[in-house]
Amino acid sequence: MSPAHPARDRLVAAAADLFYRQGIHATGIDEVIARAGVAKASLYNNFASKDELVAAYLRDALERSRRLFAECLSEPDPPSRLRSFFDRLAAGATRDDFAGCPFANAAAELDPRDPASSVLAEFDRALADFFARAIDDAPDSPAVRRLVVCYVGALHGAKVRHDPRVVADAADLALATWSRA
Amino acid sequence: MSPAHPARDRLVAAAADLFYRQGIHATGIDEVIARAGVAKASLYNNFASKDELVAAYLRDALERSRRLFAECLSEPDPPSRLRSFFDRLAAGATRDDFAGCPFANAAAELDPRDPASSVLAEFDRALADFFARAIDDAPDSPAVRRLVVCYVGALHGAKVRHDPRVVADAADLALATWSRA
DNA sequence: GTCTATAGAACGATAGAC
DNA sequence: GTCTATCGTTCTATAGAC
Repeated sequence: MSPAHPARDRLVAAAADLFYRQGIHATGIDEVIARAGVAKASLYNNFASKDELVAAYLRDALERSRRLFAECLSEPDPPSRLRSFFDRLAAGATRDDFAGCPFANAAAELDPRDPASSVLAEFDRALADFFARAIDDAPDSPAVRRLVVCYVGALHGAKVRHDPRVVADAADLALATWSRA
Repeated sequence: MSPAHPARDRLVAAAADLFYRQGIHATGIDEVIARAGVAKASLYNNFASKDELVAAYLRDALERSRRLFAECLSEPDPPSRLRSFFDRLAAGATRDDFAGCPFANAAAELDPRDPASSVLAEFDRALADFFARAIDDAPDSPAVRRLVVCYVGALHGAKVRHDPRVVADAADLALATWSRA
C-alpha cells in the first residue's frame, strides 16, 4: 500500500494471516517476523509492542470490512444489499483458511480493557450502521439487531461446524426478518 | 460432587470462573490454585497438565448445558420450549460476570487439534440435538441450523454489546423461524 | 503406612522487549 | 542476538486422615 513503509506493511500482512488463523495468543513474535521476512528490530521500530501490532491488524481488518460494506450498499434495494452481503460471507466461508469473524475471535481472546478492544467496538458500530443503511432503518432498531444476530451466527456457525451451509441458513433468516419488519 | 476429591472440585470451580471470565491463555496456573486455595502439587495430582484442567472445565460446562437442555425439554410444546431456553439465556446475560458462550470463547482460543476441542464438538452436537427435540425435527434440518444461528448470535451479541436485549431479538427470530418452518 | 493434602523452591522453555 | 520475565512443570519437605 504505502511503499514508504515496506517492513510495516509486511508485518501487518503476516500478522493478519497468522493472528487470524492461529489466534493472537497462540502466535509468537518470532513467527510473525519470520513470515514477514523482517528483522526483529523492524517490528519494534514500527510498533511499540505486540499489542500495537494486534491493534494494527484489527484496524486493517476493519478497513477491509468497511470496503465490503460500501460495495454491498451500492446495490439498489434492501434485499439485494443483504443478499450481496451474505453471498460474500458464504464465499469467504468456503475458503480453506476461513476461521470465522476476526473480531469475534479477537473478542474472545483479548482483555476488554486492552486498547485493541476499542477496534472491536468500532466494528460493531460499523456493522450496525451498515445494516441500518442496507434496510433504511435506525442502527439501534430491532430489525438491525436481528440482522447482527444473523451475521454473528452465520460466521461462528460456519466456523465451528466447518459447514458453509450455515451462512445460507443465516441469509434466509436475515431476508425473512427484513421482509417481516 | 464427590467429597472424596475436594481439591479437584475446588480446582474445577476456580478454573471455570477464571477461564470463563478472563480466557484460558490469559489465566495462569498460579491464579487458579490461589483462588481454589489448594497447593500446586494438588493440581498435578489430579490433572496431568493445564490442558486437562481446561478439558475438565469444558466437560463441567457441558454437563450444566445438558441439564439446562433437559429442563427446557420438559415444557409441553415447541414454542414454550424455545421460550424457556431463550429466557434462561437472557437471565444469564444480565449477570455481571456474563462473558458469552464458554464453548465459543474456547473455540477461539484453542488449537482445534487440542484434545479439549473435542468437547466443543460435543457441545455442538448436544445443542443441535436439543433444538431438534425441542421442535420435533431432524438435528441437521435447516430449521435446527437456523436455531443454532440464533443461539450463537444471541450470546455473542449480548457479550460484545453488553446488551441483554440482543437475546430477546434472537428469541424473536427463533420463534419466527420455527413457526415459519 | 499409604494416600492426599500444603507450602514453596527450582528448573526448562518460551515469548516479549530492547 | 541477547536479556529478562513469565509460565507450566517438577521436586523437596511436611502434616493430617483413613
